[in-house]
Amino acid sequence: MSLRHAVLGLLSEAPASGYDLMKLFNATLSMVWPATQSQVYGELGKLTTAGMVEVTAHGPRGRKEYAITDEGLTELRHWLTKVEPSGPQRDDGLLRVFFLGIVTPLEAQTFLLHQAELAARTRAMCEQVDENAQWDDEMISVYGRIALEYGLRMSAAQEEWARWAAEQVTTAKARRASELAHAQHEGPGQGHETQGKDAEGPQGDETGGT
Amino acid sequence: MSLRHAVLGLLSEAPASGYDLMKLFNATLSMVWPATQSQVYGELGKLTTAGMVEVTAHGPRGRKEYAITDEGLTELRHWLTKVEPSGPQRDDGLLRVFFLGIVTPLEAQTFLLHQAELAARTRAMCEQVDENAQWDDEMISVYGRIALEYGLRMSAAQEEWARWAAEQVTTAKARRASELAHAQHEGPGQGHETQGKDAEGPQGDETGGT
DNA sequence: GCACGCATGTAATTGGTTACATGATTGC
DNA sequence: GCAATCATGTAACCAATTACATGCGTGC
Repeated sequence: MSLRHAVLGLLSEAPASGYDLMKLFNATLSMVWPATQSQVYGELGKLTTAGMVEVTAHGPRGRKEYAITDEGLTELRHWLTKVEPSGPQRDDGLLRVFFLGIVTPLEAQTFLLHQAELAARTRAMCEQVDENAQWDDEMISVYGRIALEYGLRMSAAQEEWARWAAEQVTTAKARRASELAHAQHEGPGQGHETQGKDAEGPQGDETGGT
Repeated sequence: MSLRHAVLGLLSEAPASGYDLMKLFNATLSMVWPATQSQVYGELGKLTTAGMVEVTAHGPRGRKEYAITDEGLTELRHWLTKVEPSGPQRDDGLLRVFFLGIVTPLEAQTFLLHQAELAARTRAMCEQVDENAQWDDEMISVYGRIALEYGLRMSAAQEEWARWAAEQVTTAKARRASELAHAQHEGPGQGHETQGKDAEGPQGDETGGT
């Protein structure tokens, strides 16, 4: 239930309307906790009912400015210090890695190098934000800087990993090729290997269907 | 829609029942793409309707063994090579970092060091798996090894980051303390600082939009 | 007066979690 | 006979996404 806490967190810095919050989500939290407009408005309603935020001003065009209440601040502090973070899960890039065995080594490599490229781009983006931001001494920016550093380090590690992984595939491919050449001394069959699953033996029949 | 592909991926290695798949999800994909029993059975139904898997055997206790079809394999390959991975998002640990300004520096540090501890535990787990596994030369294990290495590197980087971050808070705290001491020469007002929002003024009300 | 940005909301659908319900087989 | 494990499914709920609907205010 962290959308709630993201909203409370943003409101803890300054009062804002739903519209403002959407801009903040897109500007600062899009990589960490994306949210849609309908979610934000919905959550503001629920938070108001729960007494964790309240409308503090009405502006033009029906604008409602929300501010966090003491109750909301208590809840936010509780979440920050007492509730165990669950950590990231569901990485559909990594999920693909598990199944790369069913495409050709070349395709697998292409995939991994593409992942490296994406990570590099993310890193570049983080670096640019880092340079453009003015990191003053204020406490508020310390944590922004720390969060950015996370992105920086993770994307760097990801890129390195992906390049390393692509190389692993090369060496594995080479090893298999040499084994194949060696096997051909005994029984040279059809020379070229087609694409397809390379892990054949264990499970009997395959793509044949019924 | 990656649950679908996780199921197809597992079935591409060997036919399995829903029950088997659940064990596989818990054993090998729990960190990457967790799934619940109801999800798995539901997805098997949808995949059957879509013609991507089929029931190939009936066992005791109503057991149904599913196998991937050519259509399913095509879909899996397409997803692996043609569909852009979206990468990880929604890290509720990192989300907390953005709002650490509202708790005391000490609490923030405690949080960060705890994160380091969690990452260290994850890394230890990965290392143990690495040792216990027998990494033979087969292609099939190359990708398992690569995925594990990802976990290894990411948790290591995460731990380092968290320790670094905790230190950043120390230095920021020290700087603020010295500034406070300096300020007291001119105007020693209310001496004790309560916990609470320390970032008050800087941004007026408007944070520029896109 | 018209386009653009501000501003709020609802409805429909999908994806995911938790809990419940049921029953067959195996091993002791 | 009893417990553990195998095995399948449904129902209710919550979280998130997409699409739709509406209207005011400002500046040109």
